[in-house]
Amino acid sequence: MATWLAKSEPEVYSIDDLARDGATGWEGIRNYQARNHLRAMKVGDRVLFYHSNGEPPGVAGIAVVRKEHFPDPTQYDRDSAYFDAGSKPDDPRWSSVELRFVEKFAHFVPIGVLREDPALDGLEVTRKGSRLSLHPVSEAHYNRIVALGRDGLAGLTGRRES
DNA sequence: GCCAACGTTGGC
DNA sequence: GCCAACGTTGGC
Repeated sequence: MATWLAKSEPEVYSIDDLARDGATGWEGIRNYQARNHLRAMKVGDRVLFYHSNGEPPGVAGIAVVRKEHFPDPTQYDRDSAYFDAGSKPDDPRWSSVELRFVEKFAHFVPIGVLREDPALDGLEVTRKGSRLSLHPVSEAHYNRIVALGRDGLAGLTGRRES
């Protein structure tokens, strides 16, 4: 099982929206590197749900892959912001997956914590200039972030409650 | 709103 | 294939 991090602007689609809907088609990926990651996602893979452009940005919860990649319908929809006139129906350029809600963290994990935690060195989302909206996360990093989300900083050894 | 970083486009 | 211009992302 692989683990991933997916960004979403909470103003557009938040963890609360996913909790309400139960599951959703993950549409609108328009970056080849992110698309390639998306096509590698397997049923059962866990996904850290990251709020970008939030106040503050950070990891809000967990989703799971329910359905592997299929053509993103919005690429053929002229009324969609994601419409792509260059994508042919017999050779779809963009893909989507279906994600199911798993949990919303008791403790939102803000980007400042992701940056400062030595256990999370090398995490893609905190790399300067990182814009990739979907990328793999190591199992160790995933487990660490889930622990932070469930227990908060107080639950970790070597840290004082603040 | 600013701006750094990055991806894409298109002229050559 | 190079690279400047442009558009977008996303933290601050």
